[in-house]
Amino acid sequence: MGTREALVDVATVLLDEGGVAAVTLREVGRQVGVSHNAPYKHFASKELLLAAVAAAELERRAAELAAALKSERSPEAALRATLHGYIAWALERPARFRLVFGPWNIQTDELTKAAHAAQTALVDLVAATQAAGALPPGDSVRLASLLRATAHGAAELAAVGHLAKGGKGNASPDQLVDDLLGYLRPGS
Amino acid sequence: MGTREALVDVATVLLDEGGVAAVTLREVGRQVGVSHNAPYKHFASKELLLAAVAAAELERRAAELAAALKSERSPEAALRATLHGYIAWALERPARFRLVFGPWNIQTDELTKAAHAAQTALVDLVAATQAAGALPPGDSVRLASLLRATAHGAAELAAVGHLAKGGKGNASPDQLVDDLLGYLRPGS
DNA sequence: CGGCCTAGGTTGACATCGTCAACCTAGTTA
DNA sequence: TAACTAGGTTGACGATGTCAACCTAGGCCG
Repeated sequence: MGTREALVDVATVLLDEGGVAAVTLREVGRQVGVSHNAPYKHFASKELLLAAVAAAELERRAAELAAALKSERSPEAALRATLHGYIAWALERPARFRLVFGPWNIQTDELTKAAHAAQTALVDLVAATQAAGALPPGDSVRLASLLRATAHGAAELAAVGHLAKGGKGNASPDQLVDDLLGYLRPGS
Repeated sequence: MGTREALVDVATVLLDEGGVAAVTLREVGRQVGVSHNAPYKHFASKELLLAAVAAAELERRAAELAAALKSERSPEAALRATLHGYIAWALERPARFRLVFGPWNIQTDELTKAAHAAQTALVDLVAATQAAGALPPGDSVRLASLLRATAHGAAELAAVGHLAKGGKGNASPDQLVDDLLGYLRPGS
């Protein structure tokens, strides 16, 4: 239970509560029970602390995803669950979601590696679904990018409230993803 | 040429240069040639200044969009151009894009009105494209949301660099949108 | 064993930032 | 003419990120 992990944990809680602006090095130190400036013994800057928070979140998500995949029957169901999980993540932890896809001035190995792993896992899932005939043939990477882009955009627009609300045109991000999967199913 | 407009303009430039963090009320005042605190005579808080910047950007985009629509031949071409324009905006002015879709704690009429107008314009365009037979029938609002979500997500992932890079799987956000339009065209 | 290095922590200081309060001034309005 | 207001100024305050200097316990090497 090192101080470093405690700092990351406290920073994550503060992030959830008040967004990136609420994460202050001094408050993090205070809640961990050390002086202001103690965080500098573990992170050279605030941005690096935030990068550690983002990396931890990505690793957590990758673990959840791997666990979910094991309990799914068909590749198609697994793909759908993955995309829905992505959206649920964005809506339940918007601050973390925003942080992960925020504007990074730095480049930590942890972050790029975690992002690449997530991408690869999704591509494999798409390829399996294609093989099962539930998605059109073609470049799996490109198709995976399309699915991810839609899930990402739907989640973010929903989180900001820019998605059509009320009335019969009501569209939840989950529905949009399902619509897309429906359009993509060969032989509509 | 009121001071208020000058403040918004300077804030926009600073935003482009260094992101939201670079927009400081004092620096804005400095560059306009007034004291720190002069901005408070026009905006009650930094967030309201940023909201004005976002609203101005949305109005500018709406005007461009309206102009582009007039010069397009088919609804389908206009729709494609609109989506590509959306992506180009996100890639050329990422800070403004991020600001507009950022986490707002306030609610200005300007912002919600501008956002609603953009949504309506896109829905009309989608309906026209459906009537022309280049998109499947069904709820236009929902289909418009799907297209917008994909464009939004593709743009943001590309801006952050999370889109598959290099190799044959290379997918630009424009290509992803075109892929989607292709999948959606009835009678593939 | 004694000296040294280092990881991790502390206190203090500094510039900058958002914001509040008090004051001032030119122009408009009653 | 007197009062009011819009817009501007200076000065202050607390919070924050960051730098510098100092301290200290534990491990390592001579």
